[in-house]
Amino acid sequence: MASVNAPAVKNKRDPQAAKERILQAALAEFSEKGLGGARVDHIAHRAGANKRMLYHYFGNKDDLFLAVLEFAYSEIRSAELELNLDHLSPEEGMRRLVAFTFDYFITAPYFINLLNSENLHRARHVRRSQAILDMHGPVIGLITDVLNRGVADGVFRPDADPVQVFITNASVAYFYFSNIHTLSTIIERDLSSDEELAARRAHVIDVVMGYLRPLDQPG
Amino acid sequence: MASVNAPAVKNKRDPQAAKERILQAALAEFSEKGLGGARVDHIAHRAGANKRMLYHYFGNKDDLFLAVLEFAYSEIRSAELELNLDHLSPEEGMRRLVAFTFDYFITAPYFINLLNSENLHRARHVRRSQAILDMHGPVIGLITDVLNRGVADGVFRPDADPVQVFITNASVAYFYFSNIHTLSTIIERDLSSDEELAARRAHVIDVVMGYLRPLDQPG
DNA sequence: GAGTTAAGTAACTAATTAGTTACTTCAAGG
DNA sequence: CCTTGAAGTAACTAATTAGTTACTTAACTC
Repeated sequence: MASVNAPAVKNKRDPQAAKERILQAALAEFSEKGLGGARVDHIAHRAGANKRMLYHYFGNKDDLFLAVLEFAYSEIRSAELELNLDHLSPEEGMRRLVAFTFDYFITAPYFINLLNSENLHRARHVRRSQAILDMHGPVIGLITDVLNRGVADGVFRPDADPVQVFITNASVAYFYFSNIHTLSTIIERDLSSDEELAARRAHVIDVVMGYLRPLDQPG
Repeated sequence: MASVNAPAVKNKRDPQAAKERILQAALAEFSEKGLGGARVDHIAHRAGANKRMLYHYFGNKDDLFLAVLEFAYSEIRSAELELNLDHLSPEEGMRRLVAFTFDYFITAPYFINLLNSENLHRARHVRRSQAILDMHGPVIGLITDVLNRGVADGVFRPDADPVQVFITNASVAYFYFSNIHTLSTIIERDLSSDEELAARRAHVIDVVMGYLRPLDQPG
């Protein structure tokens, strides 16, 4: 019953799987060490693959980093597409979105360090990726819809710019996680504890919802 | 009239100045390339100094990085001390603080990349620096005072945690600048333009002030 | 102004790095 | 069953790296 397309169980070689292992090993290495600190040899070793294969599948270190970035962006994008805020009230939809963003950085902790590395390099990989450029915008579209509905219902202030709200929504969660080590050290509290995470999660929802309250009405 | 303490004008050697030049060169190099990407030789060259001097004054690359971090933290702290929000209304004080934080990242663009590097390394330098630990907290004290006055005056909501407000205040400005390259690329707008900066500056003030409005009163 | 100490230089080293070369092994189609 | 091309290996290379050594030069003190 071995499938025609799928490799037989006893196949010693599985190029697809090898390529995937290299990508995942690169994701881990790049997010732990940054682009500059990552070592090609370590990636190959973590993948249980020969370094030659890495160059065979991905070209060079920079192209591999770009492949990792494309994977990371596509992951968060497909998660966002599952949100489906249309059938919720504007307020419930916005709460859902803010909570999702916060939770996503816990689900995919590699994401922040990859973006930090990419920004250190002035987005030179993202800029040459049509794939990533093509997957932009769906969240902003999502936010625009929710904001418009909220304004129409009179439950959101009318002067909120969707792009600013998008950036602010990302900010309040992203910074907490990206700077969690220096913040924990300086304020002498372990911000990765369950209690602190829950408190921050509640706070970021309060901030966005508090800001969006209409200017001339009680909240 | 040459001073006893200050070096004579014709002094070929000026150790203080050499040390300072190395520190500033290191600041530039570390913030542009990150800790892993920075090159000791480049730092020495940028400082117009011999590499040996760098090791003589600072020990090694990590100690030099820590010295740069201590300098960066002391700079922002002394700028904060000049804020003097006491004589302002709570609302004006908070606006002033949020605007200051936003502007500071423009004044000291190196600060963000240094912190990102330090967080990539899990705050291992900051953690061993008593100097940095000692300079913590003044901002949080500042925020606590302003919040308390605002709650007493009935112009701020009573449930805002000063530490969360501190983190949120940093977040909304920090993330904008730390991710300015990927954000600009993905949303296809140059976020470093004067207009975008002004728009973001106004927005972050709106967010914090909007959030802080009392729950049961118009804003 | 002699002697001591700190400032400064240049050339070196030992380890590490991204990327390559020359080769072997496997699997599948005719 | 054998040929062909892709998958995979190991050892190499040329460049770069943080840190050191052995030395020279300037400045300050007594």
